[in-house]
Amino acid sequence: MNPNTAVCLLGPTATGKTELAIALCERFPFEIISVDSALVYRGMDIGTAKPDAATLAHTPHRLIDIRDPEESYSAGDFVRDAREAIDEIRGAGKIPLLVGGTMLYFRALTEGLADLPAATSEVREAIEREAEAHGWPALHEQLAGIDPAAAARIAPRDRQRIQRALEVYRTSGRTITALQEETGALPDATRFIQVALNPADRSLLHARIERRLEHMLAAGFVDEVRALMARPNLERDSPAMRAVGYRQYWSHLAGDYDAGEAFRRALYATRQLAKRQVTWLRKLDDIIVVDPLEVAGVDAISDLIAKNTD
RNA sequence: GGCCAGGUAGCUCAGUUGGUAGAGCAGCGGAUUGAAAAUCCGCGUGUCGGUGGUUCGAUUCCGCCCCUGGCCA
Repeated sequence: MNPNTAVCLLGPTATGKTELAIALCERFPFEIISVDSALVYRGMDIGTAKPDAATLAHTPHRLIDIRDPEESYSAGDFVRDAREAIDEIRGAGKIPLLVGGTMLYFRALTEGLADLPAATSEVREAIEREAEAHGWPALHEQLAGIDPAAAARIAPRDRQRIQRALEVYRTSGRTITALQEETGALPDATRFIQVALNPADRSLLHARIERRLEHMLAAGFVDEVRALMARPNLERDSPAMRAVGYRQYWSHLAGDYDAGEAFRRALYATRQLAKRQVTWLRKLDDIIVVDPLEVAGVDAISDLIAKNTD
């Protein structure tokens, strides 16, 4: 296998990526790097379907449990951490197996990120206060005066992107559009073999998602959320608490609605996440698509990987 | 059995002074450059319970029937 190769296993939530990745590690000299914005958090185990401690001890995963839930983690952090992990794995004579469903992280790694300033909580909070006072469309207008190109491609109610564009301008004095054009995006020299687990039948995936949520609840997910709520510096709108399931059960435990409603909302949020992940997959080129709910089988995937890695 | 209230999208409902109907949620499609499990954008998918009548025209008005809930027997 080419030493510059890295194999990627991508796909929507609840398709069995982790299980398959672990099986592949038995057949190839792989070491897993998690590509997942929620698995980075310690103490968020059940609701993220994180592999258990015994599994992690037997088959190590990079980039799991590397942050406390009070902290934030970003695509930029991921690119830096993943590149470092890739180097280390290669240094040990192994091949990186990138596994996950956070497609922005994956794209940032393979296509590069522009050299933009990182977020700062002070600037974000200042923008947040302005939005509360005047509304996001007003800030969108403000952005139009600073960076018309960015305003044109960002919707007037897309608070996250309006905030980011303004934040980049306020912290660097340059517009996000100019910085993105200027720095371009340097692709990684790695040759990525991409395998997508994408079920042809969405309703089967929905059934799996529901079953998995039931199992999470039986495994004590509500207690896990309760424990997170008890952490003094963790809040309902902390980045980690935006994760699917955590957000809905936090609201339930805070008294917003009953357990049945929390279950339904968590279910809907997970399905919607899976749909967005599929949307990313559909536009990736050079990707081997496998239906994990039909053929799959470790043998079939192994053959595919062997065939494509020379 | 009688009276009352309902029966409209997958769900919860609005509405049509008679011209075949629209919201929220769900679902589906798309966007995606340091919070991405985030944040947005777009799309209505329907024997308007059934049947007969009145009418140029009925989901709407009238009769009968069916179903659901409540009250009275």
